[in-house]
Amino acid sequence: MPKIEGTERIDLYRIRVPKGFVPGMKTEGIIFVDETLEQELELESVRQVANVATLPGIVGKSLAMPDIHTGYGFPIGGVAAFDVEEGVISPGGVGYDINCGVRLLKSNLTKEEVEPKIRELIDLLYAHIPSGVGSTGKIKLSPKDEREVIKKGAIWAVEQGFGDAEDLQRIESHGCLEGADPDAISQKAYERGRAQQGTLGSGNHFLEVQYVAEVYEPEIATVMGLSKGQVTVMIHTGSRGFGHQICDDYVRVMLQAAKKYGIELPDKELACVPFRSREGQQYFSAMKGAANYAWANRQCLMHWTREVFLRLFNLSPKDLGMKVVFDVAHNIAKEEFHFINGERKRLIVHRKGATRAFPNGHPELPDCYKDIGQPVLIPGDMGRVSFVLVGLPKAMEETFGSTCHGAGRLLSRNQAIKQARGRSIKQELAERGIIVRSAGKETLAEEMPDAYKDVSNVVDVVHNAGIARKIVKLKPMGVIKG
DNA sequence: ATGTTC
Repeated sequence: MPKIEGTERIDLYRIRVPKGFVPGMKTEGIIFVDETLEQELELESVRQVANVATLPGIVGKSLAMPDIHTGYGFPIGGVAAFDVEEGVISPGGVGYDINCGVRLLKSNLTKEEVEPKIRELIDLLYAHIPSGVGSTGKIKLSPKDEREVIKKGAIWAVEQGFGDAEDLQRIESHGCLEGADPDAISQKAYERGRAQQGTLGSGNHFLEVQYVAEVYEPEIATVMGLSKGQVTVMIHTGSRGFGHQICDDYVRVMLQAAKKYGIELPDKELACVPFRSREGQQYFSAMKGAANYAWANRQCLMHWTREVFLRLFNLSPKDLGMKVVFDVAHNIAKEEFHFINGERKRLIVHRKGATRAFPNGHPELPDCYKDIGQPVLIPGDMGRVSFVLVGLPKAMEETFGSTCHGAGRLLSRNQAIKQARGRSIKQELAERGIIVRSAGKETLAEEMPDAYKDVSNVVDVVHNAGIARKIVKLKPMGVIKG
């Protein structure tokens, strides 16, 4: 019996949301879940998968990854591709935190070398990485800087002395989407973004010191510079209030414009316009600006992380060996080519809480990863584990080169706060050997491990379904939260 | 996620 009436199990790792689940579906939905994760499916998120299938110009199926949960209009964990000529673009298909994403750094340090200093390290990182709701940083963008960040992304940060040109090779899209238009962004977004470059933010954003706990594919891990016992740093943040404001602005624009273009919406939160329309192109070029802002943000935070490590461990940059493994976007829409029934088509692929997972040989991969495929970075919750995977050819066939992005929430923020009442999450994590420093009082409760699905189950589904392959498992040692 | 309800 399916958990959600009307869905059908296809095999061990996929269920179908058939046409007719909601009226007007142009294609079926596919959700990647095994029977365990199926028990955690929310009816509302399944309905969202179905709603997306009603939108004009959808190509292939409306997809969702095993970390699916209910989002704004589109489900989080959703992937939907639209024809650039006949299809739409939707801010809800990207999410409020445009280019929320993850960067992984490797180091030459071992777990044993870092352990005695972990408390000091976390304190120093906390002191040097601005975090928390509304946090502002050490960077104040001038009007000229703002436009440069929007146009250049991580390249801007490198030009300012944050990190090296070498870092850019190992960032999705090299940390810069071309075609960002500073004039498509509101004054209000500029105001919110001005002082937030180089800040972590709050919610599920974090900076975590980890070690490689398990290596599944030693040869591939070696290409990424990863081996057992080695210390890594994972940075999870996005475009802060800047991207949030851009999403807000364009949801409003598109609600009006959708009527004008005669688009029927089963849910207002699916507000969208034709990709080729004026409003569609404006949103896309503003979204690129926010994506670039986020890549600059992760570049700045990485630079300060390096500085803290260099000072505390008194090493030269060469000896520390803190290099980018990769940096991925989890919330973004991209123009990409995909083969549909043997025909090469230009599509606008929306990934919302989903990660690009291109296989080996893909032309968009940097030379260093051409042979192994794109590294996929999957953060778990604070108390458990995170994973590095690589994309596989099957992802190109089934999911427009995409996979999951994280553990996926089990409890809403309010439910989590309620369940954490009377407990000390900080203490519970300390007992598991994880040092936490947090800016916000309630953030730890909202983000406690129990609030999330087990990321290991999520990753096993995409691994077993053959769209991405597990390479290493990472365990947290210490974390700073917003 | 978010100047955590313009």
